[in-house]
Amino acid sequence: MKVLIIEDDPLHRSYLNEAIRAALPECDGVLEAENGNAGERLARDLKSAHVVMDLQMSQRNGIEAARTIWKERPETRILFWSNYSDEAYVRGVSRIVPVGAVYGYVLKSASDDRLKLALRSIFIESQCVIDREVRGMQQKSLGNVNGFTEAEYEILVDIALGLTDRAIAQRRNLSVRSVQNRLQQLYVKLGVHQPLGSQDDDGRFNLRARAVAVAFLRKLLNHNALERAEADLAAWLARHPHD
Amino acid sequence: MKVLIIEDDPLHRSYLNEAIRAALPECDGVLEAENGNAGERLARDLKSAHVVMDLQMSQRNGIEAARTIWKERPETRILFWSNYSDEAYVRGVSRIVPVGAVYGYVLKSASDDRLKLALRSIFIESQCVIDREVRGMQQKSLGNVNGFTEAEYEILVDIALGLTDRAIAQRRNLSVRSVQNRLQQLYVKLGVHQPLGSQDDDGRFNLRARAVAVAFLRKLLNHNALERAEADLAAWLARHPHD
DNA sequence: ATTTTTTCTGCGGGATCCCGCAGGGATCCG
DNA sequence: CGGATCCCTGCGGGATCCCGCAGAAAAAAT
Repeated sequence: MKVLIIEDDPLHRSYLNEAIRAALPECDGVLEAENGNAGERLARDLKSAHVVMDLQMSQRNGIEAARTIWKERPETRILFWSNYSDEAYVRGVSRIVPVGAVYGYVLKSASDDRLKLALRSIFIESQCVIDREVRGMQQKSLGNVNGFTEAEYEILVDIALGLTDRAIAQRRNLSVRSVQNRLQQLYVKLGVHQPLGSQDDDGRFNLRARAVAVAFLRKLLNHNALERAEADLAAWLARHPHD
Repeated sequence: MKVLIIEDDPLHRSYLNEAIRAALPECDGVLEAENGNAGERLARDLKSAHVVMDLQMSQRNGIEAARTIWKERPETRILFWSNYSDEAYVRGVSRIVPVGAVYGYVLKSASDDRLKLALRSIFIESQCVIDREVRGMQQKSLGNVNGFTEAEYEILVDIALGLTDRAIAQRRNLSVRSVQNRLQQLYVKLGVHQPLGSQDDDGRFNLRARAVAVAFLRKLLNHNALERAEADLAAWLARHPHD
């Protein structure tokens, strides 16, 4: 059994390496890659079925790497080892995990033991392990108690990218009015109130821009998610030259 | 001589600790704090004049901690040791460094030797050390070759927060039209083109929202900067109930 | 001091956004 | 089948945004 590490921080990389050797004595080889691209390549060449990776790396972020790895070999087991439990990350991961796949998500702030336990659970016992904190996010985002529908999240991303109502309508195959309906739902859920024709309330906020701001502040969005969305958008724009 | 470490990642903390002891044999004590709040308190209690800190910590971010530390004792020497060279961070730091203060900014990706050299330069030789990469950002941001004026950056932050033209005008003591002028400058510099009344060009982008998006993608803004700006905004809103 | 450059300001109009009102279609009950 | 609930859609209007035109004020250059 070989384990592939994909992590750009050398310190964390060597720490992981040690932890893996300690937790998995049956492991007979640990490989390291320092960014998503190299990681994908190694995973492909070596057909490694056990991966531990960081999200947010400079070259190619973890989610994209995981997606291509899983696309090529869905039975690969991946442990995500990340600094943050941003909803954007959690949602990004759970969006790409294949049905029935074994994976894990533990925070870097977790203890030594938790990490090692997770390693054994995933790679030996074939059991998913998701950090308590992360699971909290997951539930909040899937169940919609104070969470967001897929549709709402989608439109949030679209306005964060700077798209027009009309452009969103085209892209999502909706009428302009429907897009606006969804936007209003979003505004309500984000607690962004109307700056309408009245001086009793604020009138200080541009709802659209404000929504994006609070989404960022609440970590519904982050740089990584934006980058992915931007790439998707670019691809879509290429397919749809312009009306 | 005592050195204070403010860093939330235990791995990096202990690495720093070792590096400091190795690089500064004349140092007779290394203290550690795992977030900005604790760091400020320790700095105050111990009157420590030598600090190494991370930016982006969960409890209280590095820039705010540095600001209060420098406010209380401007001669304190601070080495910022950060993962990123985002323009938002660089600008944030250079905005708060007192005149004549000795400080440094090195990336975590730098080599062992570079870190140790920086430690000696700052704490012993009283010489500022800024990583090459970071200095690049600094010049790009201060000199305005493809860089942004203070005014432009300011208005960028304001729209990122979701403020209305009118609100920005009030806050910055300008007419609405002037705000719009600055916005147009900003759009040009960000390479955001007009979706004007024509179908020859895009018409797909809401300039205001798009500007924020590309600012994030280019790391002119980041979560940290937004949080600081939001706090400032809240304070201002409190002072100006509503017209 | 005069010219040049930059920035601020008002006016106006077209495009976009925000959203209440209302009808149509889909699904899920009883 | 009638009713309830949901989402999609068009219409319309007030508010906001984007920006060209152009004069006034301020700053910089000569």
